[in-house]
Amino acid sequence: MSKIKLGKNTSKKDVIIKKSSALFKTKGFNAASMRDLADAVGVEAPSLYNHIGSKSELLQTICFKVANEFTTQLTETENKKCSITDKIELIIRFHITMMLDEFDEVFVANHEWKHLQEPFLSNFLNQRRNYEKRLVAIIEEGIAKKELRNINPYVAVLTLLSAVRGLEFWQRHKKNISTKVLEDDMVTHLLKGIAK
Amino acid sequence: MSKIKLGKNTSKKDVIIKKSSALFKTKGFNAASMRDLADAVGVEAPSLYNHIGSKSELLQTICFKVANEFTTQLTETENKKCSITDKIELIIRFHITMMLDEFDEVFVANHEWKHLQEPFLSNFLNQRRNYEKRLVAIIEEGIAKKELRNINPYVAVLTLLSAVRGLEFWQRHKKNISTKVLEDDMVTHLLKGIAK
DNA sequence: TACAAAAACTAATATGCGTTAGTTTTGTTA
DNA sequence: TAACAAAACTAACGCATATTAGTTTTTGTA
Repeated sequence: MSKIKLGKNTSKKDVIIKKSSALFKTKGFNAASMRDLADAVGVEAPSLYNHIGSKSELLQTICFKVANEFTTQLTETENKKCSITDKIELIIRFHITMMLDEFDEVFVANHEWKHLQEPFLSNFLNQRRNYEKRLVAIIEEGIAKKELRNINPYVAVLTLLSAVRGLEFWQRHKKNISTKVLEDDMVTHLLKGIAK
Repeated sequence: MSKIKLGKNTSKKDVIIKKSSALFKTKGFNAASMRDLADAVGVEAPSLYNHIGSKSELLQTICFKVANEFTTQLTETENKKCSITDKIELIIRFHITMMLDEFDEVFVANHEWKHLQEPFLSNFLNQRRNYEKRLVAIIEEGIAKKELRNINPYVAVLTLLSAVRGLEFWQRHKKNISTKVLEDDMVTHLLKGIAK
């Protein structure tokens, strides 16, 4: 039997992963049961195991897919020949795009990673730590080149990452403000502040 | 029997709440079992029910204690006679203090509220929405008085709240940077930006 | 149309959960 | 020291969970 289903190049496994992302986001990994997931997919719970190995495996797939996308983009940005300020803007905008386009998956990676089993848990945390270190290096270069204020680079990275992460609360206001305003205002706030 | 135990004005119920905060933070509400909690307290699981009503009640206690503290402080700040910029700085510093002093409780209120049962869930969300609206009002006043840049006030509130919330990741770097540097640099970043 | 693989189904298992019931121990006070 | 209440204990219940085993249905292909 062909692995291509639904005429859309999406296998049933892909559907299960997508549905589980939404479910893990809404109810949390532990509270979301395989029966919930089966209902969402339109199948009995045991049938899921024809396509996936386990519930844990679903979480692993989601978390590492997201982690890899962020890592890949960071490498690209590091290799660009542009100012540090421009690099930071690129990174902020990429985070915003990811939050808006792959919301469920990013949310799960941000909130449910603690339910990963070893060795995946350690792997994931290492990857994230590494990502932050590379961001700190960029900020440090910006300070050295006098492009940026002389503030603690760890604090700056923390502030930047936390701020874009906060977009998970965005859905509430989605209707009133365009993505462009959101992106531009947040970039302005984080680069230039709010005080005149 | 007296309700005052341990010679420190802390009842056994207080101990249970404190331990459950730490446990809910580390393992998540669902993954933390009453048997885990009993172990932490040094007692068998059913004995907990001599002091508390249910597991849900513990989560309610934690979430609303935190929510009330934030609401109280905001009211105080609103009534202060000072510039909008100063008010925002006060709020940022209060959030930072709460994150550092009552980390477990704030973390649980931020992450595990979704496991509250009705009507507590709706109550909690209303209280949080109200808090955000009042922050938006402060930012709007600052823009009207030309104290602040003309950026979307919702975006500004989102950025501010998310940034301070990100302090939950702070523990990792605690040793290297003092609280004072942390507070000052984050206030600077959020008010004046990082770009020179 | 017949075959074979894929994927659905039903039934069942073992485990862990929050919680209750009933009993015993502990500690305070008259 | 007797009495009483608080708080510990053991045992157990009912329920939900992820997952497996075994079987039947569906589906694509020769």
